[in-house]
Amino acid sequence: MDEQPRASQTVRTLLQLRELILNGELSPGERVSELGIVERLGVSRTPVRVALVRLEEEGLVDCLPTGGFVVRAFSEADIADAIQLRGVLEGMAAQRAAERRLSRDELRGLRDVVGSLDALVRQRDLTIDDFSDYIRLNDQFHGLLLQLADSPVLKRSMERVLSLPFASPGAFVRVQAELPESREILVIAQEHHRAILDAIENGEGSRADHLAREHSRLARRNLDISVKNQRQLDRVPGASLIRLRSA
Amino acid sequence: MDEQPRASQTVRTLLQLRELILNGELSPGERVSELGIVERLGVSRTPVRVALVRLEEEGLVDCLPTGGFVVRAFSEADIADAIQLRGVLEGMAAQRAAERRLSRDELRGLRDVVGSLDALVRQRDLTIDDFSDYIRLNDQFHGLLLQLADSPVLKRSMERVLSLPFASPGAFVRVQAELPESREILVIAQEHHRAILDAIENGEGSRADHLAREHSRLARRNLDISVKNQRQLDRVPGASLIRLRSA
DNA sequence: GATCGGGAAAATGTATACATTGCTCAACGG
DNA sequence: CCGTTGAGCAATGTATACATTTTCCCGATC
Repeated sequence: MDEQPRASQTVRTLLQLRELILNGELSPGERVSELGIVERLGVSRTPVRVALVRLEEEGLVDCLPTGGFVVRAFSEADIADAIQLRGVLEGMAAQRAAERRLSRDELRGLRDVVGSLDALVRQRDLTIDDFSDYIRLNDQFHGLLLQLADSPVLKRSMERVLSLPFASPGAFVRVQAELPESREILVIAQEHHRAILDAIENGEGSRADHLAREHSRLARRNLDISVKNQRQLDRVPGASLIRLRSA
Repeated sequence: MDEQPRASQTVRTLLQLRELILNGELSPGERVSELGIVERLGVSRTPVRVALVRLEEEGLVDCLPTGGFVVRAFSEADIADAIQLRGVLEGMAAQRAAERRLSRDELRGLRDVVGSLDALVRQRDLTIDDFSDYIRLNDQFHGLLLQLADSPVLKRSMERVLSLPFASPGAFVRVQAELPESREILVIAQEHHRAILDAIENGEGSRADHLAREHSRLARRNLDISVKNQRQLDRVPGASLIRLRSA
């Protein structure tokens, strides 16, 4: 990965530790030993401790009552809830954006992204790169939506939900790419994007809200599909943190 | 305040530092010096540092790019957004509770609280103690609602929003108590509580959602009233963190 | 054989010393 | 007189030593 020699030990430790957890090098339920991390990352206990506190607030590790931390495990229900919650928050963002009666100028960014997505989805055969582009543009769409809501409080809350990697808008796109009906799902998702933009342009707050919520149900559907196939589930970011009942 | 000699230094420091900020002994925009806190609380820098990191995640202090922390200030818009966000999250909780088709048994707690609130609101003249009881029962109602939603992810998200003290359900009740129409507002709020319970009992998810959102608008209305009167605003918990444009 | 207890090892909680960075203020030069 | 620069200082970032707690293992006992 890209080194950040300028960054402080604390920041580097946080990033590296987060990656260790997300890449599954630390298993769910496993105690995260401070000394162990110290040896692995070559920093002192102090930055490790700060990073662990931050990761606990993020929800990636849990605080043991006796002291210390363990890597958190997430059930299918947890992921479904996180996706639903993201949908609700994006609904609030879309509704606020719609009710602010934004000017053409303010909406240009969102229109451009929707336009780019249109061009992408219109293609017949989609390559792996196309899906990467889709994920990037999709993330941009959701980011712009949040920005247009103009609410730091909402932004902060959303950022916390998205710190669970499988709750992010693009989390299940790579799974979806493997499905025979993958292009159809993209067409539907893009129709949602267009409709949300239309609702915002016309000041239709409630419609924007409901569309954003419905949009998140696509991710939920992809989750349901993934659960039936471990290989697909492994394509999801942070897959190692997922613990299914059956497993 | 109540001492907790059993708790660790870290926990005590977190609680005490949070109180210092909420009571206004540290002003918004003021830099929180580690050494200063060390002297004030008589602990070493380590627990202070951990407490500051946690308070930063809570949103009560901001991280300076250059290092260190400052007490955060909240605008009227921030508070309004936090109240709206709470309404949206409570809407999701109510909807989930409704769609789970809870048994009579599971709903007993909520019914009891609504019953107690009914008895309280039915009174002619309300004393200060009555308002305290109302706040307690009201908090119970909102807590039970969250519990019935059965979603740890949602619970965590809500807890973070409520860490902004003026976003809590009871934050503006003391303000409202001073208004001539205070009892009428209580009657309306209680009608909301009854209706939310009814919607949950009947599995009407969308109705429960909309009612919970509408319910939070009462807090928003009380905020608008408070903003016009500094003395009333001072009754709100964490009042010292509020910075109005005019001031 | 299982359970309880004790003790050693290892982990975290806490304090503090050291390093480094950013800030203040004064003095100098333009 | 103002701007700039440098040194000193104060604050945070980092490392580590010490204290306390927890855990785990082993042996003794029932």
